[in-house]
Amino acid sequence: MSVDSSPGMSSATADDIRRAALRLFATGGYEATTMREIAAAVGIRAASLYNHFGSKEDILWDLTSTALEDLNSESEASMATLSPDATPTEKLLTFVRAHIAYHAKNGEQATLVNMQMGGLSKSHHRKSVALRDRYESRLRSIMQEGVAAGVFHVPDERVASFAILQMGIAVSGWYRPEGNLSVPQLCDVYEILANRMVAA
Amino acid sequence: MSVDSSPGMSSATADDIRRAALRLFATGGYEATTMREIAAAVGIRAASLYNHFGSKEDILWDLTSTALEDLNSESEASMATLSPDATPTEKLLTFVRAHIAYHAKNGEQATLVNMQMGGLSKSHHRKSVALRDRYESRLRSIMQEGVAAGVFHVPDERVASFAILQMGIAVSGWYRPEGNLSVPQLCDVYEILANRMVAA
DNA sequence: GTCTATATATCGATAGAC
DNA sequence: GTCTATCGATATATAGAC
Repeated sequence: MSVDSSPGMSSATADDIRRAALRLFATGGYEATTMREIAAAVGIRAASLYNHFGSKEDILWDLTSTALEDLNSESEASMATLSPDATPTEKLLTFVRAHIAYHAKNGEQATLVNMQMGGLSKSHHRKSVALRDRYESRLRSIMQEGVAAGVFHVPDERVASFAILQMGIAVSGWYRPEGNLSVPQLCDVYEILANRMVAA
Repeated sequence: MSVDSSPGMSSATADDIRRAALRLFATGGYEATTMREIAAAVGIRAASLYNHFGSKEDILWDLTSTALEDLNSESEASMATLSPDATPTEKLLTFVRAHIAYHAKNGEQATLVNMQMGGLSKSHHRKSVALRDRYESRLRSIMQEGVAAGVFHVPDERVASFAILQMGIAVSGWYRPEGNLSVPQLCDVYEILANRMVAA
């Protein structure tokens, strides 16, 4: 079978399909996007898409799993640069920088994950939720550690974590690289906001 | 014509349809929801829906416009309780309380507005964006006033406004009244977070 | 690996009886 | 105002020639 729907390996056309589908899914929604539209954006016919992906849902799953794995691996790579005795504040700000940078640089992927996961099969949906939970729990742990150490003072750990996560996720909806804020500058802004939120 | 799609007046069945459609649109998405599903949830056949609404998009528009008008009117009503010489901080915290309360109490409506506006016709979409912009600009004005008065110190007015808005919108995605936080308690939490975000 | 042609299903919406 | 029956369009997906 030549349906290389497994994330990781990719022919040239499969990547073209990924790019086109990602844009269409993120802007118009998964259900509202047709295989004919994806094919037209790539310059082939709808039937030819099935040489590269087994189904429309396979494309969505490919894009979603890749996005979530990228998010997790970039976050973990950032955290790995910290020394073992880093303070909760250092951990929080490092997490936030990676969080903001990802959502600024990968707006379409983030939009897909945040709005189109409902199109996944039940099995793929479960796996996606697990990947997302793994990501979010990392911030929760940092928050709990900071509160336990007495350096964070938040009215509610869970709510504060959600608030920090979500204000970053929203970046994917409006940030444009052509604007007057570079990604590092944007990270600086959110570092300040997050730091204030946990410090009395 | 008996298609009472105009928000405001309503027969018993039309409200049943609104409730069912809101739930289905918010949980499964507008495009993925069929007229037959809505009808089944109400206990009638799909064809009978057209005695109450002219089209599927009419239902979405009814729900969306009502949600956005409720959001605006509740926000404006809250702001109207302030004295004319209220400080920027008082204005901000009042806005945030109404913002959080709405998104905690109207999770499905907020989810609809935030994720399903793409299903609207171009004309209805424009009107919805205008209503949403009117709401968001109110916070922007408060933010600018506080910065101009020297009581708010934010690295970026626009980013800070988005961050406050979005951390509140996210409440609609996870808050459940059965949980261990009442709406007033939740508002207290976000009041603190918002206040910290603007104060150095 | 792309194409044309088509199978099969389901969609939103309408017609007309009751 | 609900129903059954159905239209016309379009969706995903497949078959098979090239």
